[in-house]
Amino acid sequence: VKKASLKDIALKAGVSITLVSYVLNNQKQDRISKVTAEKIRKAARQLNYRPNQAAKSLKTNKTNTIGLIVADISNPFFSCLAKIIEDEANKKNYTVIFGSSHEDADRFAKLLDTFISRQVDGMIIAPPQGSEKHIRDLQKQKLPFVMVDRYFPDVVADYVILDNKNAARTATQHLVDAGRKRIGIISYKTGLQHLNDRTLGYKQALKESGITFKKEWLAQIDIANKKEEIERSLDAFLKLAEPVDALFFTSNTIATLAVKYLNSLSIRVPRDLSLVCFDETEALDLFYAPLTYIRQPLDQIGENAINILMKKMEKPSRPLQLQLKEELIIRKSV
Amino acid sequence: VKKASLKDIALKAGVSITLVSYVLNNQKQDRISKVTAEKIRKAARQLNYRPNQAAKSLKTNKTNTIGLIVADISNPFFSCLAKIIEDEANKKNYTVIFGSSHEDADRFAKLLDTFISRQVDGMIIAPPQGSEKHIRDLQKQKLPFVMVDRYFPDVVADYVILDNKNAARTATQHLVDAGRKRIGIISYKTGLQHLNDRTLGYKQALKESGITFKKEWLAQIDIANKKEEIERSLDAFLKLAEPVDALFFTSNTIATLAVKYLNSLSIRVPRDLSLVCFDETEALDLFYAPLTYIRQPLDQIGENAINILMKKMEKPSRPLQLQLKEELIIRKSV
DNA sequence: CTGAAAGCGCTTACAG
DNA sequence: CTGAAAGCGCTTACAG
Repeated sequence: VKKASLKDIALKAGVSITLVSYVLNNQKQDRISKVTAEKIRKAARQLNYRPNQAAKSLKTNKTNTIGLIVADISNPFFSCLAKIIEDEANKKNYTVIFGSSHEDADRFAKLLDTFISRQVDGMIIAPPQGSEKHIRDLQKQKLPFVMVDRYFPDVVADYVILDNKNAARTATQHLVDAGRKRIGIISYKTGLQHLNDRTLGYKQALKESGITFKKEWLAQIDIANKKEEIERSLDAFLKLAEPVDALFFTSNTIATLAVKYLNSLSIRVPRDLSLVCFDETEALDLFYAPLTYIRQPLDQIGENAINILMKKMEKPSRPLQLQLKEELIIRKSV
Repeated sequence: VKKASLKDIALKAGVSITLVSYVLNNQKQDRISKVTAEKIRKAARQLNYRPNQAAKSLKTNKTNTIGLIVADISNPFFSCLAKIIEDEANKKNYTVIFGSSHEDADRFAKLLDTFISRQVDGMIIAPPQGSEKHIRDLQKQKLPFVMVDRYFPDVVADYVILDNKNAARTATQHLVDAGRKRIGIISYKTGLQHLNDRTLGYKQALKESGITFKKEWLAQIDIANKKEEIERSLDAFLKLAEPVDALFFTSNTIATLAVKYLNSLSIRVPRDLSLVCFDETEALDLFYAPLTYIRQPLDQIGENAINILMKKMEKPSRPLQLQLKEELIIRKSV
């Protein structure tokens, strides 16, 4: 079945295409007779008209589409963010197309290309490690975009992220306040600055509390081999001459794997070991000592990202960089 | 900055637009001279050319886009499905646009309209309760689509779902096999057939085992008020003259809430109560008795949905209806 | 091996 | 209050 076009409606209503376009877009309302307008609307209804967005875009150079690139849509952090972004975008009459980079810079670049071809009006992106170049290319194209969750220290661009350093500092300080003296940290071995900021915040907290950081307290694990490396680091932490008495996990994935292992070792939390982690995860809700964790204000990240993007699409402006505050959710693991 | 068009490339390379189009689309390769082709490719590269998908679509009536409508992208079930669909679609050079219906038929209808306007080539949808009418309208439009997770008994259309009745039967049978005699079930009060099929499967299993179903074993809760109603049903189950000795939860959300409550009542699992639930949830991993559950083959659902859709987009065919088999993951709750 | 031209379905400046 | 016409960036049948 051929879809109805403006022409079909014009023919049926016995008016010009121009008029049909105006009426269906609610333009020039004051100078179109009510009768004609009603006639057009009726014809459109009868023909079950749906505007052809491709034609519209070609003419107006606007698609009312925003592209969203996350690391992995099946990760709750990103799927929750996607939901917020989708809801906000829909309210503003935008549609979202999405893609997962799988933390791979090449796939990321490909997604950027696809989205540009599709003439998205703007993008919200969580760039993977090593994609600075692509971000810079994107800037040259003058296509508005806002980064979320991540940033590159030496790329001046819009972003909305957590103040990761401060969040990690808060988490660590909480362990210090509970009287812990030997605080270990497990984080990823990565070039992503927002993750490394967490280690920096941890070190800062120790320093501020007069605790001398020892390098054997820091485990930087390979993400490709996380389970094994987490277990190995935990073993190492516990076998120290002076074993750690608290641990800070810089991601919920690390926390979940670590807690499972500690559980199997019958380590008592928080008696033997106090724990704090980054990000929520249902996985820890039914653990006997639910983990105290750093909560990221996902809704604020999403809303700010959309709002900044909308403003930039309206009219280019100097980069806005937002670092939001964490919330420490205190439960029973400290 | 104005983006480069075929015309710009043609001008720069000193050839016709026709030739540029052929070369960049790798068409008629045998009758274009290597030299010209290379000249064109070089110009395209220099101008940083990206095809305008809107123009392409307008002309070819194909967008290489598929629409995905789920109930809620932040629900792990759907975000995992979305990931699979996105990956498969990308491989086949399709882009995915998505929307969440929030289980609301009106929002669902609006998303359908948007996607139709955007000329998607096909859709994968998880329709909400009460959307039969919209599905029928969609069929009239001849736009290929495949339903996932849900179906309507009296709508003949393509779908890929779990064989829910059989899955529930398996789950219930497992409890019977463990010697349980009074098996309760908590499910949603809903018009969605795939959920009601789970209750049917439960009843069938009881019947097959010679156990007479009692209506006080069935709790149908209101999704809007689930926490309270789950707790109330559990109280009721336990206060029966002959309390239930096993429970079947027809969703992971129900299971998580129920287990939290049972935990607070110090009910011992599986000693006092054996539990089985539908769908995985990390939330139960660290519970002392991880729940035995029905696993849906998400990857198969996603892959089949895409494959069926691709075939239908190629050429219309009679509806294909796939009911996939569950997997019972046995853990410690029975 | 190459190119001129029509047309996809819209929007909108312009003329009346 | 209404309409004819140009043009957005492509594809492709046709002619040479």
